[in-house]
Amino acid sequence: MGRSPCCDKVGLKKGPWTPEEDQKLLAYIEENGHGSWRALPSKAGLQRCGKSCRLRWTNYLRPDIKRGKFSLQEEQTIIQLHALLGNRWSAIATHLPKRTDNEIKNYWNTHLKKRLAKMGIDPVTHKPKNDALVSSDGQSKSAAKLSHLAQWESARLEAEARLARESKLRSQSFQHHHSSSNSSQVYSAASALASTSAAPPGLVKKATAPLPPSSPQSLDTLKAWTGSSWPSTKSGEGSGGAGGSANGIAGDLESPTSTLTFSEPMNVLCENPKQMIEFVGSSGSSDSGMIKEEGEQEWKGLESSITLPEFKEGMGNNAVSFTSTFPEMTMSLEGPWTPESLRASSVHGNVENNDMEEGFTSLLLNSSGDQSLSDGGGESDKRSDYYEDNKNYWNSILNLVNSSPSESPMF
DNA sequence: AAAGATGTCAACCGCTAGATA
DNA sequence: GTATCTAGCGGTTGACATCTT
Repeated sequence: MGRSPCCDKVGLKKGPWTPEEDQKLLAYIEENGHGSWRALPSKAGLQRCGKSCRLRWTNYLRPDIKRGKFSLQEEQTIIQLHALLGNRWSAIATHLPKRTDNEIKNYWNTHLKKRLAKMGIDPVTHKPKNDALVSSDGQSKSAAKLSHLAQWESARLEAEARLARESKLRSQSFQHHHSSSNSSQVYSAASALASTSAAPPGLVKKATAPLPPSSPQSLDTLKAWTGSSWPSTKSGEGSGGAGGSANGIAGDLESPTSTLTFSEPMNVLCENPKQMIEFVGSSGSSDSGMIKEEGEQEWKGLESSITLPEFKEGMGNNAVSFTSTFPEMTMSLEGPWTPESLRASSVHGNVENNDMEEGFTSLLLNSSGDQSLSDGGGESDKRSDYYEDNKNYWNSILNLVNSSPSESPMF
């Protein structure tokens, strides 16, 4: 496009910010807001480019930033979300209130990534590096499917996030135009998924027209997706890369972060859609999409039913009714989503939380070194331990995602 | 105590998407 | 339809701090 970088202008300062500069920027924004970043430096009397100012503000000066050591909870969240979302730091950051994407990225690169690598776990795939060794027994396939399910959750998560944003915007414009309206509408996450699939990315920024309350078509789409040949995805695509991925599922029906790879083509695996994931939904009042996994030997006894959140919008308050059912796990949450309530539901709820807490991630977090995969027991024990842990790991991730705050700074 | 190695993290760079003229 | 502007994202760099020898 032939645009010169904004910092190319001579006379603009680079490098570390001085306290004086911070003070100027802070004072200006507190008084005037940031408005246009490009125009800000001259108005604020700073010899910096707008981009530099924006970065300084968002990563350091913003008042709602928490600095300092990451808590165990935060570490766990990062690892789990990274397993789901890859290097999409801004998306991960939306689940860690008061942490910036830059900070999370740095923490991942300097701490967590190394810890995983040290344990022989590939920080990109979150699988042991010798995973190929066990591919013949079918267990890795199970893990991969589990992974894919989680990636589906990633898509849902994004749809959910978009929906929350839309919801907020709608409620704002609603308040604008109908200052006292108590109408409420119920939207299914599945219809959100479909709407985001149909709409160009970023449309939500200016979403003014209300979506239809339900979209049976969306469920057809989902069924079509699961039933027809799955678009194959390049392996490693989920690990980020410059740009592009940030917009996730919008625009088409491609699984945004899927790195699922089998030796068989996906359309073979999908011959019987029921063996994969079946989306059952109704266009009735509940309007919930349901993910069901059947016919999995390794999942014996595991009837997983994730009831996607129903977004009940009304009175400008994002009231959400939410249920999720895992084996030995039921959780429900009614009312506005707040970090506290989510945490409470995640930790206290009706969840048999021990399994979650003792999952793979906890192994990482509690690991004092290299013992987890190298100590004691034979190879097969280690493998079965891994898959047991891995199951918990992904369950834990799903749990986390299901309790993900839609009310994050980003929205 | 000094030198080199390693770790940390703020800031920069380049790219992209969306908006606008 | 094209060019440009703007904001945001993820990868990378480099200065500084800390650790090790």
